[in-house]
Amino acid sequence: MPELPEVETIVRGIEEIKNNKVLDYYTSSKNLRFPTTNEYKKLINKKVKDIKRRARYIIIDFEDGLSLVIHLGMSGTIVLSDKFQKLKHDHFALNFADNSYLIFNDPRRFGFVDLVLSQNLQGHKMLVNLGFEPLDDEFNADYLAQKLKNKNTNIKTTMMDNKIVVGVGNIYINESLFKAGINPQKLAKDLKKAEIKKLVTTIKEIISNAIELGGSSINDYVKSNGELGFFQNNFKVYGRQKENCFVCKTDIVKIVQNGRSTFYCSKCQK
DNA sequence: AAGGTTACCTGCCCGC
DNA sequence: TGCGGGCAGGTAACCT
Repeated sequence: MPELPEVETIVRGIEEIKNNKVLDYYTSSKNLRFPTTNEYKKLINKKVKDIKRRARYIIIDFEDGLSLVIHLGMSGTIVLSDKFQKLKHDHFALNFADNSYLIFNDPRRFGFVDLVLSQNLQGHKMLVNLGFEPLDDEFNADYLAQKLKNKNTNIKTTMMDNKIVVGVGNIYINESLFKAGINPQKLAKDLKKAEIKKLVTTIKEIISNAIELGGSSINDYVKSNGELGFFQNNFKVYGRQKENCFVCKTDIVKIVQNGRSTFYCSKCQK
């Protein structure tokens, strides 16, 4: 899926639905991670009040205290379009008064579109227990050092734990550890304070840079206007197994950690 | 109780 | 050309 930069790009790209009124909705016959329901009819004639992001969740607030919590899973995308063709894997759509469509497409259906009362958002089971946003000041070396202390898991998997910091997925943790010069197999508790500081700084840089470039387009991800992101052109290790490290020419290695692919340079990352 | 594995689902790519 | 296996940007329910 989209990691944080991709979700942020989509949130920025659908800003224009604000103040737009819902005329109708569509759901496909297939369930997402949570079943789709006819509850969405409550959105009809409601205007969009706000669009936000928390971690990888997109939150759209409507009039009368209704909110949609949307997650894109591994393969979800949202596009804004002036036509709705009900393409394969289009599983949810809203039709607005200006005749535009917000379309949620998700081949693997790990995503979801959950209608909730806005007042219940804070207690939403997907939103409680989330760690800090990586770009927020609360995500800093002191905080991370506290979290990593006594952590007996490799640093790569640990940093993908949303209870520690949100939105850092498989692409961006691989890239961040490379830039920080840290071996992904190193145990979290063994990182020195200087390394933790470097890692925090690097994650912020990588995520910020990726947002500026509109995220990474690998297979199905596109921005809400259908354009591609460009951070994939900046990958230093992700997907580059057996290719040369740009820094030292050593072959980039691919291993598997907790079921996810890890890419790193054994010379640059200690 | 922390840490590791599996399941959810479809599509694509690779090797045979 | 067809088929099977493995893999994919995530998350949480399960095991141990």
